Amino acid sequence: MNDHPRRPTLVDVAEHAQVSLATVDRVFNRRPGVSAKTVERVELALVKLGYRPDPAAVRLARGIRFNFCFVLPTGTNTFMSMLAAQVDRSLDWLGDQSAFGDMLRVDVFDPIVLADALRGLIGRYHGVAVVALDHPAVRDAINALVENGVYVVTLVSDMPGSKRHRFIGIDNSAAGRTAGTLIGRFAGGRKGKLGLIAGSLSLRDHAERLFGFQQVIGADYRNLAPLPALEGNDNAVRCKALAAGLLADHRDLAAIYSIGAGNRGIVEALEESGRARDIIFVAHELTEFSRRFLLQGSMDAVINQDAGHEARSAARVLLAYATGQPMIDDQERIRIDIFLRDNLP
Amino acid sequence: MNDHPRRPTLVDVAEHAQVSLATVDRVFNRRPGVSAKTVERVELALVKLGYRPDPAAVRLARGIRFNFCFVLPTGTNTFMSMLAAQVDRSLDWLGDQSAFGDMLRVDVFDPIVLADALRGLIGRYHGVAVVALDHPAVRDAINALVENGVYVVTLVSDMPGSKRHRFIGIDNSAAGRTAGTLIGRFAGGRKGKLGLIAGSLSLRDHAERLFGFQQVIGADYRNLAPLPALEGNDNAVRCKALAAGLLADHRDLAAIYSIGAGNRGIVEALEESGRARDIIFVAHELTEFSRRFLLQGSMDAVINQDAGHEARSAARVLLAYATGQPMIDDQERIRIDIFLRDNLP
DNA sequence: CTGTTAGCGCGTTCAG
DNA sequence: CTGAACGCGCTAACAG
Repeated sequence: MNDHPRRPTLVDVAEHAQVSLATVDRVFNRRPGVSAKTVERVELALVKLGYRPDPAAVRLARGIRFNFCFVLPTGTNTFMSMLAAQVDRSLDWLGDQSAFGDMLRVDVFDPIVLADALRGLIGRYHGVAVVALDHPAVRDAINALVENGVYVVTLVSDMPGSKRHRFIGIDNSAAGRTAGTLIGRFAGGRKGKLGLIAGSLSLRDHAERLFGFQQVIGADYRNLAPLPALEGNDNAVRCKALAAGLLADHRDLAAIYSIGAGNRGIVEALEESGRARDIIFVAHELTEFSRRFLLQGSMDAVINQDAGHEARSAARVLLAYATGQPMIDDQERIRIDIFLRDNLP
Repeated sequence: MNDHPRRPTLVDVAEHAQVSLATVDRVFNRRPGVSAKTVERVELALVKLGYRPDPAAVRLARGIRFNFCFVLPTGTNTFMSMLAAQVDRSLDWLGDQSAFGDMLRVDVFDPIVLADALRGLIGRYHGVAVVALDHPAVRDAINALVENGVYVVTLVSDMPGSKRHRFIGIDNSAAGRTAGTLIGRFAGGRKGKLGLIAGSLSLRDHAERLFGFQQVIGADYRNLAPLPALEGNDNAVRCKALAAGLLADHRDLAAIYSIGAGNRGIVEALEESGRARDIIFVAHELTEFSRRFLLQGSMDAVINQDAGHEARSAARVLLAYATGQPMIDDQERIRIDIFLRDNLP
């Protein structure tokens, strides 16, 4: 079992280069105070032995603990609850990585409150992951954090134009295009109207999804005519009323695209109309509800972003920034999942 | 930045319980030689302080290095090359986790060679990840590994009925069902024939995909009539000939489902027939080619398993088994991805 | 400019 | 049955 070579340590390199351990450390960590020729000799040994630091030992020796904070909205929609649950799990994963995490839930609909909360984090955390709200005050707060040396990632909802280090979430206009293609293809050339129900069009992600959707329908599916987008405030009751209205007003309704939350209401309206199996229904986010709707056939496809993946990714990325370690970009890319009844996880 | 509580160490617990560090260690690691009352006192302190071991320190102190081996087929199809590349990256990730990995490429089409290669790994590795081939000799070899204390995970292709600890890959019959639903829905009620091109029907995963596909079409899309499945040996040239044959023989061909590899050939045949835009084409695995075909419209959907995810997952799972650490099941579940032109990563 | 040394938190002897 | 002491690979003071 042990015919595999032991990985070289700093001591091995030191011996090989005829210097002390500390000198090798200085060279490897590019610290000053070493003569040019010594540097050269050590670097030679370093590459010759193929030295790579043992991260466990590094963390142990450094002994610093990083503190991170996740800022999520207080809202109670299912997706945000799932995200919060997943963030909780990431938090205690962080606990095992000589790090520490807190979760803060603030009213995201009040930008000033959010901005103040963010500013209050300065000096207390090495990194912050925040579900951003598109508002100048929030952007300024994010920039203030960054300028004070805090690593900031936006989660789920981005804040372009800010100095955030990275966005962890999906491209919402691509998600909207995906919804458009699914509905367009599922319609199979049939003529008809398209009902669009968003949470709020002043939410950047909803607006982007709508944009992508209309782009595809306009370009490739002229047989389908999108109706003006309605706003259901991510509320099931309100969404149900809107959907019922669409169903009553348009005998030729071919599909409904739900851009935000409140899908339970839409399904109720569909079922009550008796047209649930005829009308294509595509929505976002895989929850216990949308899963059931897919299985029972009242929903045709779900476009999803994996909350668990996003939460873990945020934790990994913040830790990587803080420790200066490289990250696996591939692994941190959040995909736009498409779920049908058949490929549910 | 440091108003966060330092996590308790064994020393803290020892002080709290009025015993020595060594005793706490014995209790925590359930080693014998501690009186009942001492055990009790220590355990109380343990939970009271909420002790959790520092994994970095544990690994450092133990100093064991785990050796793992990835066994992949020598074949040169694009997916396996991608997998190999991703395994390479996982290998050097393992290098950072006080572990060590090798990759072995063997001719998977010769079960005896594979079985012998696997047997040769006994005693040399703590864990093995293998792209299995469905054959009794291989099953026996896997069982022999397990019986000799080696952790075994099957990768991409499972070996049910063996003692392997875990399978890392997708449910292929669900993948087949997904293909069926996509084609069924994209056809939009149109009548027509379905062309099926597999690599080899004696490959378990291809057979399962076919099964799932036919199940869905038979149940939900009676307007579509599957033709007998053809075998293209994952070879582009042969696949092209088969596809050309299908196109020539069936004016009412509605779709082609490519179960295995060789998609380049199929696209060529489709393009040359001039019917590429009319005929629905669904295939497996996102490669540089299928990506291009999606974008240019000759392919309509790709059903994918993420090779990078699989390679990383195998490494994480083997390490978790070896160290006895818990794994995040959620994270290790390989999804059946659906990619359209619009949601390409 | 370079070397010595004391830990980091834990596992593991080896005495008592 | 229990405790003291050393070492894993590395960082960070502190000497020289």
